[in-house]
Amino acid sequence: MDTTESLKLTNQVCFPLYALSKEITKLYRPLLDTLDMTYPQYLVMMVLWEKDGLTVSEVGEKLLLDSGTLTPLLKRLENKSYLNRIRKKEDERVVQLFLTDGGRNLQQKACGIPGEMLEKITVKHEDLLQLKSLLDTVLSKIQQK
Amino acid sequence: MDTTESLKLTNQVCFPLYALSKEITKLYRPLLDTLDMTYPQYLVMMVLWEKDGLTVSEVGEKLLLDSGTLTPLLKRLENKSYLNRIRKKEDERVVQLFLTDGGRNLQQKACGIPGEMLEKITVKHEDLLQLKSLLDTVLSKIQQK
DNA sequence: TAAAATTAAATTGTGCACAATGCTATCATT
DNA sequence: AATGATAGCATTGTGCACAATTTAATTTTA
Repeated sequence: MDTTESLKLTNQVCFPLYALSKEITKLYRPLLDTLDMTYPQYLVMMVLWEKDGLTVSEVGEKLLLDSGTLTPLLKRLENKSYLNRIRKKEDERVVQLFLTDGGRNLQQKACGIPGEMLEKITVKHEDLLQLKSLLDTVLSKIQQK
Repeated sequence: MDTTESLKLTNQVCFPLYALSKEITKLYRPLLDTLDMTYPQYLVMMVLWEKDGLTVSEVGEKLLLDSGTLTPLLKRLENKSYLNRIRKKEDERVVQLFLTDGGRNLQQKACGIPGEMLEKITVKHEDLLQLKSLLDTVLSKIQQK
């Protein structure tokens, strides 16, 4: 491919990645609106539903987000009374995140969302699995640097 | 998959999509810094390198971005003297985008970027092609709604 | 143990991203 | 030609995303 061709939008791998990521987030929006959450907030809640009491940096490692993004986002989740931010007694630098009852109850309301998303994305299940597999592969390649 | 399982981060297709999109943008950053551009700005320039004189809405259709995003972004590109925003004589509602000489010259400086990105993403070429193909498929499925 | 280095969050500043709204210019209808 | 509808872009407000810096707590080292 010559250099002019290589700069054409249709030849980019990264553009459909960027575009699809945004479009998927838009598909989530109406579903998450009913829970008064954004997609990044939903990701944080998923992490905490799986393991409560994680620290800010532990959540950041899982979601690849730093404190500059997480601190204000977590404060918004705290304002909605979905979680509490509590400094560790043993190490006052560390902030732990604990779900409230409301935050835990939200999991029941959210459990239909993955299924609803699958209905919206009318793509063959095997294609989705393959897509996930490829995304995970590339992501791990990039991470290991 | 039960409903608890379905809410686990590792079972999501959309999370690696979201995460990889961000990580790829981070890989672009040092390359684009040398051209004083962000990734979304680079996308706009790619579109204009391919066809100069497009309108704001035409660029928005190609990149799936609306005027709320594009207007300030285009003003920043104009401030860098990479393009000019000129209202059409025949229809004053329409703003056309014309590359400056500096904006056009940038294409030469940018032509190495796709290759450099491929070096950074050490993934088999066939996997990248398959990834692009799947992303395009899902994107078009979502678009047609 | 005092000083230096490190660590965890928070803060600051810039730039998307997008829903909702506003503002003109143009077009359609009468 | 006046009225209403539509189209194209700009503006406003909220929420990420992240680099760079700051602050405070802890650990390491001299």
